[in-house]
Amino acid sequence: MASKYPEYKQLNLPHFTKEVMEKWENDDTFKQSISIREGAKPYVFFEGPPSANGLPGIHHVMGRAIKDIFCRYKTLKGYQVNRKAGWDTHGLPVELGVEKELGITKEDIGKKITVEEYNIACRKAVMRYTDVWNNLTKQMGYWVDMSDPYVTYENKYIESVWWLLKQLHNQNMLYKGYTIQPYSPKAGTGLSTHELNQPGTYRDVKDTTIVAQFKISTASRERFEKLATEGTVEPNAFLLAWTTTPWTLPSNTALTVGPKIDYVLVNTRNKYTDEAQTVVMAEALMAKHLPVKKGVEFEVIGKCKGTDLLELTYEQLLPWATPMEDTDKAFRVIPGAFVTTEDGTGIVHTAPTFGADDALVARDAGVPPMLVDDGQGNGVPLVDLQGRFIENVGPVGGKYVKNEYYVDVAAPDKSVDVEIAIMLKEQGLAFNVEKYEHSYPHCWRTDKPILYYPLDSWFVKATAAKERMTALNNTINWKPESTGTGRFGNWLENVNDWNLSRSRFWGIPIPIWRTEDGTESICIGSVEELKTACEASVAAGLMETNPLADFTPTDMSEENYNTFDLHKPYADKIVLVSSNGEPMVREADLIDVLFDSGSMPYAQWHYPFENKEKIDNNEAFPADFIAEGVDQTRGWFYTLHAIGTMCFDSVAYKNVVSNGLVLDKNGQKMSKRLGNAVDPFKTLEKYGPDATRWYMITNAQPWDNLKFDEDGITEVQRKFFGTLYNTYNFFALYANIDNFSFNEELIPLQDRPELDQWIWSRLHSLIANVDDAYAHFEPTRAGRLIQEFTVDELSNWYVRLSRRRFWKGDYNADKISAYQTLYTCLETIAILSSPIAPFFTDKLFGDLNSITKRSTLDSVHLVDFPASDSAIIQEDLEERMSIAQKVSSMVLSLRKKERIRVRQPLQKIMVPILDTTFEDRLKKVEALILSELNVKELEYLHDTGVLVKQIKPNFKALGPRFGKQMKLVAAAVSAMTQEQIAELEQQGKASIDLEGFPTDILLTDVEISSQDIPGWLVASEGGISVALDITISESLREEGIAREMVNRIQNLRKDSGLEVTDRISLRIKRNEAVENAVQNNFEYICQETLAGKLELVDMMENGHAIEVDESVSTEISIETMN
RNA sequence: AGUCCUGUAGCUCAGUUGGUUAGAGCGCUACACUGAUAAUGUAGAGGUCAGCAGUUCAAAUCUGCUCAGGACUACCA
Repeated sequence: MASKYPEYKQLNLPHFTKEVMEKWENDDTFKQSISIREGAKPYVFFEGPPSANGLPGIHHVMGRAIKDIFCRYKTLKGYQVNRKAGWDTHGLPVELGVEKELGITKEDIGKKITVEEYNIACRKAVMRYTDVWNNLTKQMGYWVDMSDPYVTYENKYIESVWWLLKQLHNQNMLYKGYTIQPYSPKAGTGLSTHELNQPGTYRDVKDTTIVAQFKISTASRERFEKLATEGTVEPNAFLLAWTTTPWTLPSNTALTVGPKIDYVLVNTRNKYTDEAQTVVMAEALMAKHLPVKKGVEFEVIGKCKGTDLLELTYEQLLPWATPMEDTDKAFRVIPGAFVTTEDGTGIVHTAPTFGADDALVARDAGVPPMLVDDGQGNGVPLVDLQGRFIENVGPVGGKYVKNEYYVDVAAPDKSVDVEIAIMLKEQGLAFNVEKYEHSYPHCWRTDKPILYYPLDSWFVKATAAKERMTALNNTINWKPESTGTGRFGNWLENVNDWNLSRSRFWGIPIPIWRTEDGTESICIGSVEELKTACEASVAAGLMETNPLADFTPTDMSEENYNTFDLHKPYADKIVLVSSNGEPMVREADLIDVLFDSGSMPYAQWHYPFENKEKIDNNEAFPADFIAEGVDQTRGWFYTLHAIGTMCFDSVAYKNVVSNGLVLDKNGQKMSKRLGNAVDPFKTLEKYGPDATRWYMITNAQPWDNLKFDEDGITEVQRKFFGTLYNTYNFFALYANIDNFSFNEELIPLQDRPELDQWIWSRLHSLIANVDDAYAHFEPTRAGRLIQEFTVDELSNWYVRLSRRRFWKGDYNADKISAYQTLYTCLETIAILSSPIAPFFTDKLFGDLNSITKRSTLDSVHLVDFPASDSAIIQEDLEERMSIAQKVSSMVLSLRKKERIRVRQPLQKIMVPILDTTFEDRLKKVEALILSELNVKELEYLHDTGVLVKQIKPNFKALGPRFGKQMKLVAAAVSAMTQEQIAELEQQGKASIDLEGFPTDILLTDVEISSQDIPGWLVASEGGISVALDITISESLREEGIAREMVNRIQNLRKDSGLEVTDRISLRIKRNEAVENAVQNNFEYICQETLAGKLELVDMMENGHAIEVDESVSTEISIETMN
């Protein structure tokens, strides 16, 4: 006996998954899918490295499904797609995890635990969940090479990163500067955003706030007076600015205004000195500062915009220090977009050394920060790292800026803030002083208020590459486009220099060594270079031994690269020697981990020390495709792009898909805290990866957020996979009976029945559309198209209408055509769907191929993507099948209304024919319609005047022509009589009346459809009408009864457990109602039920009572015949 | 605060270059069908296309504003 297509009792996706997973493992199918394309054009994919110190979530299934889909698709399209896995191993989350685990804080590192021990713990912790991750990768069917991943903490990787940094250094793109960062003077450390976001950091405190008066300088006086159009400026004129941190006033170097904000010049009196003065503030805030209710007297003497105030200069408020550079550019009014009229005066006191915004606007305007010479030529701010004013800053020198910082010594009665307030009041430079409650961040460890303080950092001069980054970005294909042009494009437009420095322990050290005075520095770009530099240092007596003594340059073996460690603390122990013999020590910071991951295109290959050709010859760079969450826009997407642009003058990727978030079914973000996080392993186990992936991909576009609802997976499982599986099972059932194994020649297209030609046509349209969707990175469209085809066209139309062809008759050309057609559809669907649902489709493909051996390859993932043959696509055919579907749907609806079941044959339907094209089309599908509807004949009703027609204006044609008269035209057209419509049809044009003006309209200006056939049961839809003859003659009635009986007999066969092919002997109890029906349809009944013998009997024992309808019932019995 | 995304039926989503009855699936109700049967068909109920204004003969679609949800970035003088 020939082998059979496997048939299944039920659809169990997780079970199939296991089977396929084992097969992949045994055959190493993934490796094959790459090796089979050896020599083919490469398709370059970059894997964004996950951090293995956290557990994967359901959103990782989403992100990785997208990556997997396109890699599999491109493999099917004939490309070789290498996929190297990677791990992101450095960074704050790792360190915080380790700190928590060891029960220590950042301060304890180097004290309670050595840096060395700490880093060993990090190295261990970071790879803790690799097994879990690898398992997820396997369970969800994500194909990526996990055997040789790149790991960012490995020396080779670090060496490549150093090399990249050196390229930037050589281009003068690395510099040391400062940024304003949250800083805790008591802890002596900068605070990360993460630390600032700890609960309890922001607390309400009452601070002394001052609205200070900055006197307009003599030089600007004349210009200022011109703004006072409605009065005279007093001798004392001031700009008002509010501050909650008076201790920063000595560091003021500018005032910032909003260019578009309205300001007023007001004459009033100083509250503390009662002197007459002119002050400037935002008009919107006047009521707040000059409350009329309280009897404050004032007079508005002029109004202006912020732009009018720009470049006015003022006298320094507290002249206790002078900026060491560009003094002449200080104490000016500058513009700032961040200025609002919600608080303060609309004029912002700007101290570039103690405010992040301040530093930015000041830099843009060329205003110097208040940095003074420390005696060695270095600029330092007025406040030191302990939070204390340096000496010689007027009366506040040596004092802490906040009383909270005094620990050993008692705090003075008056804080610096209060002292300054009093001083300003006395000098008539305070407009108002009051206590104000606001929320201010505190150090979560020391409980003391934090300072915003300028801290040294290393920067990449990204601003210098702005133009080039933008230009290159314009060549990248973003999905969705808006992320690229909008979010990413705007980010590039406003790009800031990239702060590389991180004051942590576990990461890649900055490879820069400097002399103490900073006059000489060296950036190390390779281990070899470092080794040579160490040798020089040892020779100069600065180090005793060379820590890289065991390293052999040019030896790329793992052993050689394991003879040292580039991390802290080892890197810090290296002291190099400068050109004049001075020691150079390493800059203390580590680099931003985002630089690690942005370096992966090169570092994953240890470029340029190994695999140089991969990058230089564009074999593995730039990527053709990457995908990651939209949250990586300013993360990985940016760092890849920045490094690619700056080091290689190239894009790092050509196509990028940024996917949205996975939310819970209520649209809430998933979190462990809320307990609404979905366990990916449980989901995959319960529903299988195919249904899970299919659901995620087809439910929403990848870039839209996905509301993850398990019911959706159930639906997909039933709807798509259930239908596909049913269709396969149906095929297998009959193909096994007929031993169909695709041995026959493919029946020529034109010899196949209409229905087969139609589904072939649809299939090839599908191939073209799905190919297009995948090619444009739209997996959602691809999946939906496949699903619609499978469910609506293949299953619910093709198979439904073809059922009889499979079970009736001999193994003839018609039957073979049906098998070939259905087989091809199933096989094609398997291939088209395989990128999204890799397991089930492989099973399906394998089951089909196991009998036919049409493909020599034994996995769907190794074959070629089918080609769409435009010769097979017949639009006219698709059009007429659509007519058949419409007619069928209408007639079924009529039957329903009249309560005539489909099994009751009817005599005829009539369809009005409006044009010959329609008639031709209808004729070709007549047989299909009749059999589907169980009707004997179809009459073509040519226009004889009996039809009632409906006319509708064609707005698209008429609109542009008639414009404003459109409404009139529409009304006139709708009002046309049957005679007028007939005239239009015959003459090709007709005249309508437009408020007395006759106007011609053409046939193309309207849509005419028949609506009614008087005296008949009629349905209309989309311009087609159908009339149904519902008279049931005696013979029709008998036939109907016969059909009902066949149905009952079939049920009985099935209930009795008979095989589809078993022949039976059939007996029916005679009675008046069934006698004629059986006699007159004798052959029919025998054929349908495979009855070799049929008797009408008077008496029956053990018969099964059956009811045909309300009035007809009898008994039947069957037994098997041999 | 800025940038970007989203808002269409109870739920999940379609809706081409603006064109006049806004669609599908699920769910619900009713009826039917039955050798694919944990399937299927037909019908019904269900919409202020988030809101307001504008452009236009015509707006779910284009423009502006507002509201709600989300993401990122920056900050809070």
